[in-house]
Amino acid sequence: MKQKITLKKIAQELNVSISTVSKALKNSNEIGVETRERIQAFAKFYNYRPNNIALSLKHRKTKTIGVIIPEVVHYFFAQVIDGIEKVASENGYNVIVALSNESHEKEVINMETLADSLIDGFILSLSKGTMQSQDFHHIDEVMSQGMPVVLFDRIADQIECDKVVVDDTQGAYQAVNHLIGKGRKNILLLTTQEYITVGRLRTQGYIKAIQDSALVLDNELIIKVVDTHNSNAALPSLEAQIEKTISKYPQIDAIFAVNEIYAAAALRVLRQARRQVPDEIAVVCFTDGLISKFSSPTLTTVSQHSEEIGKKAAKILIDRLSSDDNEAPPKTEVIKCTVVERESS
Amino acid sequence: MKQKITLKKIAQELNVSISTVSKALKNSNEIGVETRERIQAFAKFYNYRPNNIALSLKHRKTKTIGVIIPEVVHYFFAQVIDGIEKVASENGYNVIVALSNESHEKEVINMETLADSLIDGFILSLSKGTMQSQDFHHIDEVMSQGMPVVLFDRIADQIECDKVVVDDTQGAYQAVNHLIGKGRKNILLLTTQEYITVGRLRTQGYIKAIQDSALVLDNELIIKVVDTHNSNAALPSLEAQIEKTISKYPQIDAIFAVNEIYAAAALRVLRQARRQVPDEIAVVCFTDGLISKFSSPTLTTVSQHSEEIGKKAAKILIDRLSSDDNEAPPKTEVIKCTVVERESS
DNA sequence: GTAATTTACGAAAACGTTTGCGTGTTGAAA
DNA sequence: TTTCAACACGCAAACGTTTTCGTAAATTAC
Repeated sequence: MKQKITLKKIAQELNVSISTVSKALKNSNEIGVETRERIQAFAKFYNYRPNNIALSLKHRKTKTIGVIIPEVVHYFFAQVIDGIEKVASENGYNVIVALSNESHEKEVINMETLADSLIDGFILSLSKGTMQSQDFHHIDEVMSQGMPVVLFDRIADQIECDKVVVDDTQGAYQAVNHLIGKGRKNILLLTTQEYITVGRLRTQGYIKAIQDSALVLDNELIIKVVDTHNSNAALPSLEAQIEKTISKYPQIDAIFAVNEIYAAAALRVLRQARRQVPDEIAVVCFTDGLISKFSSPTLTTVSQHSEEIGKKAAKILIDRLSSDDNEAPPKTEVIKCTVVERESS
Repeated sequence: MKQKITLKKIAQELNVSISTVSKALKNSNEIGVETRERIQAFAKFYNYRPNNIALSLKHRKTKTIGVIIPEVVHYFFAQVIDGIEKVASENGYNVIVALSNESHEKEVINMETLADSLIDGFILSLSKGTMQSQDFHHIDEVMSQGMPVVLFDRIADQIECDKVVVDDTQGAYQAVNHLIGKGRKNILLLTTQEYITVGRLRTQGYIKAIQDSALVLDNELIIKVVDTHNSNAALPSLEAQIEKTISKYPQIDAIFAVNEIYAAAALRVLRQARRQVPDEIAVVCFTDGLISKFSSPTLTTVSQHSEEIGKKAAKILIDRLSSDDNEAPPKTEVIKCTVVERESS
């Protein structure tokens, strides 16, 4: 097992001092050409690579970004990571990922561990637990230590930091408008409970679109899915609810779901009820993910440009890390959604 | 901005030496009870937390695992990460994720960066680029420096290290057998090019299942999809190929796809051709992901227990990291697949 | 009252770097 | 010959820890 070579070892072998080696490898002309070349050749031969930990300690920065998300097994988050990683690696940063699994406690622990000098800054999306408890101590704590934080998607207004958000309201508005434009008059909304920010905002977009049109808002056409932490368990009950609603209100000619899963559920119910999509009922949903692309019929969706979100977040963080005036006011970047039209509408 | 508190600062404030502080915080009884309590109280008040970088430098280990995968935007890999992260965090390890984007060069660079003392060990799945070039220098390099490596899914026999593999052949065998058991006689195979290990192995399972049965192998019923690095581009051509084949061979009564995407493509073609699934043609595919769960009809799949793979890989790596005899022979763990039966068969 | 032991702490090296400054040697200018 | 730069290199501090060893002072033993 060949041991890692260090400056010290090179120095010993070559009978020079450590600082000479260090300078020689940096091509400092403080060191004579001959010695310089000798050292460089030796280092190259033994494939010397500086120890990052030592460098981090020295420079008080680690060149790595900490990302905390509720879960990776989620197309949206995976795409965001993808975006973050791209920008990060372009700028010589590493990415360390921690998962909160929607738990506030896990989120806090992760932040604390990473904050112990492992990373230079955070990019995170709040867990459901944190959203519910409204407890942001952990975030204030790291920020007060001068560690920059960028929040994306699931954010909180109380936290004063850079943010990258999706314009959920506008996205939903556009989607519903798209349906209205197609002549749909009775649009069923499948949404989440209020405390899920994105669900709430998308609901607002739905409401606004209805109100801005000639249609009237009917609360009976809004289904708020109860959120169990195990999403599989919620599905059958959701399907039953959809089934009940569409048979009770036969005038429904479109469905807008705030996420793909709900839309997929709707699709199943409609297939079983032998209702044609999109002829009888159109379906549109939020999140342009795998399910929408590969379902039959393919789903018209609202794309949030997730990778873009990741890129933006990383860029903002890195900019802040490399700027000296760290007192620049926090900014909020809004990513506009676009409707991706497919077969279901 | 409140600065991070260090041992040195505590020592200065309290007029004791750094070592005294260090020992006091470790509750060493080398330090008098009174001083100890004074120091602990002070540290607690200022929320002292040791600097991980300094600890890493001291102990020559970082308590973090490097994971390099081709892409996160992939249900399988995301689930593996999930598994890795669970086991890692249970054992006090952090996870740092790097993406190769299927490129050999990126994989090499990532390995080199992470190997520069940022991590204690690797878990990785080879990129397509590496599989094609069969160039494993980078892996041998880190292993020769005594850094343990665990390979999963996309592996290479030439590399002597711990491995966690899916029994692709057995999985495919089971899936095809499942179809045969349902009375299907002419099974179309949608697979990849030879150099993709998983595709090759799954093809072998298909062949073996056919041969072990009363059926005869027909090479005309094997479609090897040309792999473009942009999978979207390959789809239309694939669909056209499927369409041609099923109309040329009307006796086809089942399709086995080596991944979900191919199966989804098949489903589309069948819908357009108005062929009933599963009545006329059954469809089964590898990888139990989102698409299969939410397509209509839902797809019967071969589950590879991806999260289990991640957990196993992490466990093996951590075991090796915490054992002193680092010369234990490499072992290969085989995860059996199981068929998840759904509507499509 | 002296010697041995314990108690309670500090000094310093080590992990692997970077970097400002000090210094001995050389060659050239005066 | 003396004086001074320029050159080429080494010393040492610093980043924040842990840990071994040394040592005063206090306590105990005889």
